[in-house]
Amino acid sequence: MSRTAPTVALNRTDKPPRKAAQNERIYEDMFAAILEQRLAPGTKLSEDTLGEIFGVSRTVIRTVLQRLAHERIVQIHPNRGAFVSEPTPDEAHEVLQARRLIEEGIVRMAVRNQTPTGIRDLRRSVSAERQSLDKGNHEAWVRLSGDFHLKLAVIAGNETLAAYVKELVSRTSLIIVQYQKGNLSPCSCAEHTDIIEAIEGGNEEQAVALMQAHLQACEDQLNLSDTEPKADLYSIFSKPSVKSGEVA
Amino acid sequence: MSRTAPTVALNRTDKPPRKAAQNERIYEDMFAAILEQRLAPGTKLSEDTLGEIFGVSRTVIRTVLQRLAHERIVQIHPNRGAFVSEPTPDEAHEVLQARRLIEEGIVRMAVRNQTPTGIRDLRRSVSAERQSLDKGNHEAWVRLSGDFHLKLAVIAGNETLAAYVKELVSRTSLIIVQYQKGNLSPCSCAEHTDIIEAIEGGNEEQAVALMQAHLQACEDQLNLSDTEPKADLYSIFSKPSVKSGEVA
DNA sequence: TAAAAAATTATTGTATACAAAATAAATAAA
DNA sequence: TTTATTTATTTTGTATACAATAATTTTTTA
Repeated sequence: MSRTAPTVALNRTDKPPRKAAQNERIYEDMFAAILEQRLAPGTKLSEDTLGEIFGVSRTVIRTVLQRLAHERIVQIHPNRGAFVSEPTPDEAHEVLQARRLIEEGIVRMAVRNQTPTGIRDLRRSVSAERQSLDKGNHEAWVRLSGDFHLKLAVIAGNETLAAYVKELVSRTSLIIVQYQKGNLSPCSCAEHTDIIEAIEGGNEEQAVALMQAHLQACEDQLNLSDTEPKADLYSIFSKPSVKSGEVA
Repeated sequence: MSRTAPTVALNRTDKPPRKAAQNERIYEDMFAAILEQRLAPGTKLSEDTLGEIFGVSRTVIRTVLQRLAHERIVQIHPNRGAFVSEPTPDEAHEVLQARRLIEEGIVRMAVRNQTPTGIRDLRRSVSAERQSLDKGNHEAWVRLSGDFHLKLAVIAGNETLAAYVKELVSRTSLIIVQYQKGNLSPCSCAEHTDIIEAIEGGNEEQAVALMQAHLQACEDQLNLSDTEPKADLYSIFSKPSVKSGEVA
């Protein structure tokens, strides 16, 4: 029963909450656990196990898993179970392409829609980002790095697009885990700062160009050419039946 | 029990299916029922009732409703139930704005990615659209009109963006139901045809301009200025407590 | 020993039962 | 008659039980 159990502590608050928004809390916890890489891509997410961990029945776990699946962070294989998504190289390219398109629009809208409060919030986000990088807190950095893009989307003032950006940023985190070349990418704080300044200065075209370059740099840092190491090992030793066809 | 029951026939096929992908079928049926306006915005979607109609338990209905809610076609109010979405004017503007942004990108990608088969498929879609319009089959026309944009997104070759377009097209249908000024909008078949020809001719900028104009025209045909008639009636007669605060 | 088949175990899919919340109805007070 | 309050009913939220499917182990056979 505890074979597929992630040994990581998932639930931050163990106090029995007054019923309401229970699944929301569990969703947040699992979302964070995946994005902060405490749950690696490919990990099986057993309903029973998660139910025990969070002290609820499978019913509510199921709801959360379905939500995460719709956001593409989790992949559900019928009759097989839910797994943390393992994005393919194609998917990775798609996500970054979608981000270049949508975030170009976000930047343009942010230039028109900006407020001093919003800009201050962005700067605070970047400084938190730099701090976590200095401390070597990789997990926090990944999260905060995404926060910048989320905040920008909020400033732009279109909730629908902001929701898409949230999804795409999450998926990007998973992609980076799987495909980043070097150990740690050269800090993108400077790029974020440059974007803020272009926006603040009302220089729309420059802000757009900077964002495009930033996202392109992000994709260029990935190693999307060859397949993942696991399958490689098998093909290297020329074993006939590769068993890792779970998440195609 | 049958008070909130939609009297419309929702299930096309009553034969007991061999278990698999049962919720998928129910999802498709409900999706179509909403988009073809057999289920009007604001309609309560009772779990018990739907369960009886489709011959399944609330469990599977719940799954479907949650999926539709994630796609913003249905709105779930905690402890109150699920309702067909009634998009606000703000939301309507957001959706059309998002479409202008995303479908501009779609058009550009479609120009680069086009194939003769794809173009033929598009033309077939438009001709089906025109036929249903000639026949006065409004429901079919709404659906086919959206199909054009969906097919274009598929040609563009980015599944993530295609999924977003699908969502936005669905929401647009709901918006049109609520806010379209005249009874029937001037046929957009011509505009669709023009877009196809610009794409086929490789004229990217023109194709983009046509798409932008098309979507702007769609928004311009809406009456987003004043609130919906229901609330107006109450305010006209200056009754104090308006009870229609369901879907804010 | 190795491969195939059968039986066992575990896990997901679905239905049902019960608890909590919200709505509707009925009664009481102004 | 209208408004408040209480009671009853309906409906959603959650847990649990059972069925169906997939994974694992054991047994059989070559």
